[in-house]
Amino acid sequence: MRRVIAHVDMDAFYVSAELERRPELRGLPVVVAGTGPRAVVTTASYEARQFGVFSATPASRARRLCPQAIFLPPDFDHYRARSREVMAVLHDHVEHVQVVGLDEAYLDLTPFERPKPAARRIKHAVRERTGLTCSIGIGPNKLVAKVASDADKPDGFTVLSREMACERFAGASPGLIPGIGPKTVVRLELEGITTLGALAATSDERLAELFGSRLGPHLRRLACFEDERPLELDRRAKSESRETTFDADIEGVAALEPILDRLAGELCATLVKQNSRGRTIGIKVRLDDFSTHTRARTRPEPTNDVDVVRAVATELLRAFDPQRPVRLLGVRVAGLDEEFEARRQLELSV
DNA sequence: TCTGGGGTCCTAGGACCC
DNA sequence: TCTGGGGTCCTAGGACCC
Repeated sequence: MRRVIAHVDMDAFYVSAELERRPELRGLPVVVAGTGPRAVVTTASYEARQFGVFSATPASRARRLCPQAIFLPPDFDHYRARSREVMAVLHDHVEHVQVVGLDEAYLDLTPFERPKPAARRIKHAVRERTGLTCSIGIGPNKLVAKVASDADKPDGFTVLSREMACERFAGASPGLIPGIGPKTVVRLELEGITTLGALAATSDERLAELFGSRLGPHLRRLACFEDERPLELDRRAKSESRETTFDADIEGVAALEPILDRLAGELCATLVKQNSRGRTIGIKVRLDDFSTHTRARTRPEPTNDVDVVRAVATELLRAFDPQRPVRLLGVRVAGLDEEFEARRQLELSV
């Protein structure tokens, strides 16, 4: 089935949402970042990016790189509200929309006789109704659309066929592809594969030896911009978690338990509000050496009872008994969609 | 320069069952 | 005396994404 997919990517979304409330900051380097000593940058304005400040840059480093930048604490309630406005515009124009996070969405433009003008109209409508700009990429699948939307930011509009994408990015690093991360880039480099063109030209047999029978050939297909994934229109969360990184490491289970209680309380309050329950309760512990450890236990029946979640999480923490200072503690409930999935399977079977 | 918070998916190994 | 093969569930770790 020949498809036309668009990827809509809001430009520096959190910063743009802040600038609407603080227009006097337009044109300045603005950084949305947490305030603690271990905070990282959530979003940087394009002015700040010129100083080498990007998402995930430690805030301390960002301050050094760009001391004149305006630092704003994140206000996710505001970003969520603005995101709903943006997504409403998209839904007004297109039947099939896959929302990805607060600032991205895939659109199925296949039904449009003239998809490009339709996408132009959507781009203008987003700006009219929200005051925010986005970049749009159009292609035959999600991968091409996504890479195209990134190719001409901000306020971009890029249309690519699969062949054009292959040609245009043949000399680019494999890390350009979403799904090929830093670890894989290094492993490819060690094999002398430094470009997408080289990856596309590597045999499945060789890649399977290096990366396994599934991931190996998958990497080559990505490099060829082959992607048959459908849009996922009604995704349900499978897990929900709360975690916190301490300003200074904490030692000993006794000092950690009150924090675990608080996290479990916040998590269960959300689950109860959503009326969702899960069977698997887990903890996450990051030590001072940045090693991350998880422990989990699955129960016969799903729960969102704070007493149950607290009790299980505490047991798991006591059993793990970290022997080094702890920098992060988290609680998680998973298997949230099992009841929903079971019902869906049942409906399919009748 | 040390590295957030909230997620998803994959893999590998062990338990257990038929 | 030596040791099947498949399937499912569960745990832990890791890569990756926004």
